[in-house]
Amino acid sequence: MAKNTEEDSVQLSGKKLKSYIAKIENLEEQKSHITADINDVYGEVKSNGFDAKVLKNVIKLRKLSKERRTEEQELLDLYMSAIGME
Amino acid sequence: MAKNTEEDSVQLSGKKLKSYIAKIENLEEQKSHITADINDVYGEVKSNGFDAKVLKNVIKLRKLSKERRTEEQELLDLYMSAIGME
Amino acid sequence: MAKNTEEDSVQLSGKKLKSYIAKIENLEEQKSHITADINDVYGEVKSNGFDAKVLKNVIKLRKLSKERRTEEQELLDLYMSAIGME
Amino acid sequence: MAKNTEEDSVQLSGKKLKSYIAKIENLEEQKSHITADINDVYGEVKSNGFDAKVLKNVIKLRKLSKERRTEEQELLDLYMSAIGME
DNA sequence: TGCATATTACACACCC
DNA sequence: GGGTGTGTAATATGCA
Repeated sequence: MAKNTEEDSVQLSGKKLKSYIAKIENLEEQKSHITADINDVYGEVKSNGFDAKVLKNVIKLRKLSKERRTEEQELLDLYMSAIGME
Repeated sequence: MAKNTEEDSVQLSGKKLKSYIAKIENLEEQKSHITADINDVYGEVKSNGFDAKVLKNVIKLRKLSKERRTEEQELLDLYMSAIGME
Repeated sequence: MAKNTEEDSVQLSGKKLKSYIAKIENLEEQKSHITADINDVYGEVKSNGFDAKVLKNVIKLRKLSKERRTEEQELLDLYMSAIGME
Repeated sequence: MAKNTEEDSVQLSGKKLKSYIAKIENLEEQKSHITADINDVYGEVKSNGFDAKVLKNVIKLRKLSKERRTEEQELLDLYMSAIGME
């Protein structure tokens, strides 16, 4: 019967969506906790007399360096491939 | 000797900083993984024919509702406390 | 008279805002033209048989290299500063 | 001689590519300057007590209106053309 | 049309 | 507490 099929489909979609929402909200909560943990560490840094802002910049630059290196390698690979040396 | 003391202090600071950097970079890596997981779920959402953008908005609104409810609860607590019913 | 003062103030604000809007819209138009010019060049690149994507990457890499040149120095400075050796 | 022709071709390509790179990098620098100018204006807006975010929205809406009007005009032209009144 | 990227907007945190 | 700057999320654009 068409009606039932349709209802089933709607219910199925609803279940799936609820499942996705649960998954995502769970992951986002974990993410929030980690963010809080990071802030805790920075708090510790400060209370031990270090400059948290400077440390933040150090970490940022280290990250940039890592990313740059990866990116440059990828770009190089791309060139090689582009000129037929893959 | 002042020189040694100073050097020791610098070395100690260096060790502590390295430890902080390691902790924070570790946490940030975990955070990145979770972000990637969230994106994976949204990818799954899309490939199952749902509109990821809409779902994102649903989750955003649910979050706002929760925050709103928390605020209202806090306000209530404040009133309770103000009239000596805490 | 208070009324006049208020009206003058509103009018003045209106004039200023219109002036800001004109400035910004003018600048954004210039920006759009430049973006279009860039796209034109890439079009020319393509129609001359070159791979625009690769060229884009070359330019990106050149930019990265420039940015990266100062980066390691900054990182070093930050480390020095972070351990009190600035 | 084939060899020379090939070398000439490579050199020519190199020259062309360098020229493209110079053009594009020049244009992108101009673009950056304009972006900076726009930000400067928004800074001025703020320091004169206006709400930059609101102004940004105003400009966005004006842009949308213009686009909408352009679309309507194009649609009109299309109709005119369709009924032989171009 | 779906994906990758570039730009833009927003929100949070820090400083004054 | 308000303004600024930074980091992240959303959006728009361009390409395969």
